[in-house]
Amino acid sequence: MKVQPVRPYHHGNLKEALLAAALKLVGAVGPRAFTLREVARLAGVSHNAPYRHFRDRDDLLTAIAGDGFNRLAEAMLEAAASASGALERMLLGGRGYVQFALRHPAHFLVMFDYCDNLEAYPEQAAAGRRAFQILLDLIVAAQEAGQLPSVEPQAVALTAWSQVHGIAKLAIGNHLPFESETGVLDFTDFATRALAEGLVSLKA
Amino acid sequence: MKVQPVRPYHHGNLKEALLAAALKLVGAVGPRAFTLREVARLAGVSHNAPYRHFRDRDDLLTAIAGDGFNRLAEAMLEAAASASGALERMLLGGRGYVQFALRHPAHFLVMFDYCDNLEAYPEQAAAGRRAFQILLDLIVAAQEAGQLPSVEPQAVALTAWSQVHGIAKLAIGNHLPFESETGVLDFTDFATRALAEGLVSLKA
DNA sequence: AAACGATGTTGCTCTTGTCAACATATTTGG
DNA sequence: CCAAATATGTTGACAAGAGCAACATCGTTT
Repeated sequence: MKVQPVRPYHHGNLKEALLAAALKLVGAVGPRAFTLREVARLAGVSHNAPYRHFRDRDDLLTAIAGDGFNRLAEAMLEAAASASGALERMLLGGRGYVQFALRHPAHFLVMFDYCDNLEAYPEQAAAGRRAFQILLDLIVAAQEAGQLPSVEPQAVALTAWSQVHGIAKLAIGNHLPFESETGVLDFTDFATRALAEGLVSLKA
Repeated sequence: MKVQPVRPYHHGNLKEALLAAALKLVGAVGPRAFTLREVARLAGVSHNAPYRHFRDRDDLLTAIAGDGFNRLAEAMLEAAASASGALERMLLGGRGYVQFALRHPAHFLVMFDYCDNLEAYPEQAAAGRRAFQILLDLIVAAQEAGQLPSVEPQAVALTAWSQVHGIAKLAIGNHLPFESETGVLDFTDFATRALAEGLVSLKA
């Protein structure tokens, strides 16, 4: 009977382990200091093992981005679920967007700033579109409930997205004068409500 | 009489030459591929010459950011100047913000995404605040003209900034479905007008 | 069981950021 | 007006990372 080898030659499911290590690393040191070799170190494998699972550095970063879009979609759905009115649900969806960025800033940076050529990765790009689709659905629901004017939902969604995305980016970059997460989220409520008001007024 | 040395030992005004080369490089290949050594190459000096003028890579990037904030401020002022009404001027200022980002995307990225510790550089941080101040002034003017409600101008300015910043970032990242600069700017008009309407409605 | 492909490893090469030591020009003080 | 101090560039080194190539080991398929 062979004693358990301290470390088997084959890891078993290195890909997932690498992804987990990469998430941890990006969360800890940010996308700037992110290093393929450090990921390998964290996963306890040689510096070249990751290349069997990811073409290159960008490939791994893109995988992180895809994971981030899925989590973002979840966060928005969860946030929206806690309201009853269609308009309130949409506003809370935006709030969830910002909250996700605040709680996973490094992840958010990878998704939008440190991952070129997202279009070249169909699966991850689709994850991004799914997240946007959630916002779009919330808006269409609010329109059907008569709480938002029925102008092109696409334009409305892009406007709302721009608003919360701007808040998220500026907040992460420490450009907003709010100390706490609550401060930023309260501001998000103010901004999104103002925008929603304005969209309603456009109809009139 | 000495023949002109092909290249004098001392460059003359290397600092500005380095900055110009860095701007060109960032504009050409983006902040990702930006390299101190390549900047030195472009300026025709050795790979260590830049260290006499910039402490390190971040120092040079921060200088680019500071330059960018000054140009952004100019662009906003210029854009706003072409309107008469106070509210129109504010809207055009936002339009100028987006237009600047569209025309100098790499610059914009450095300013907001590739330059950590901006607070550690007083001069550049001040340039950033000056650019924000322009927006704030435009808003206060619109408030004094009775075209915007007199709620805290700071909150209004942050809301407007978030809106145009979000549009700029998403547009640069190719996340918006507009082909031309004009398309994005028309959308900017739509979004900022909607937001302004909403802010007016808040008063009522 | 033997061949094969998948998965890891070791060992390179090239590039970059940054430090240290040295060289040259410019300015300044005696 | 010249020597010393200072500013500005240069060469050479080192460590770290990305990615390639050659080799090793494991599981799978004939």
